Amino acid sequence: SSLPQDAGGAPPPALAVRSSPGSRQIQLWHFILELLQKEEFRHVIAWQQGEYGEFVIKDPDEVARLWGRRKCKPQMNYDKLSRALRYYYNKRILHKTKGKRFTYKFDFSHLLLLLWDPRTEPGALGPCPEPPPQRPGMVAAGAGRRLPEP
DNA sequence: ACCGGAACGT
DNA sequence: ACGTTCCGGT
Repeated sequence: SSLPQDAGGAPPPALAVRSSPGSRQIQLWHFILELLQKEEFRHVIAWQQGEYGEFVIKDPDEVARLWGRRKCKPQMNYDKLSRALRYYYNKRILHKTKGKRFTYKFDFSHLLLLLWDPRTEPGALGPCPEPPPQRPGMVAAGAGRRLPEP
């Protein structure tokens, strides 16, 4: 009962990433997981043993190059890529492992909640999002509803 | 290296 | 919205 090459910080198979769902543009966290899934990029980016969800970018220039190729942004570099990663801090998708160089950690619990929330995946329930029926003189109740923030 | 504001593009 | 580009600060 052994999982052959299951590296330490890897997510459960439930989070196996399908490449670009629908026709929407590739997202960075998605792309990162994509690389992490493949052994061929183990020398570029890999899960960190020990901490669950933690990964280390072994070759920042190469990761940036690959990301730039995917997005057709040849001028991409690690400085810019890392800025995009930093935007994930507020969204609680990622955070930095302080002290450890090029090391970040996924927050899978938040990622799962985000994916579960229908508002995150707009096309998930059908190709045509129904416009809310607007009757004259009728105020749309709960128009400005937000997530119940914890 | 790492951070986060600001302006900008899609 | 989700980055990209640029950059002053730690």
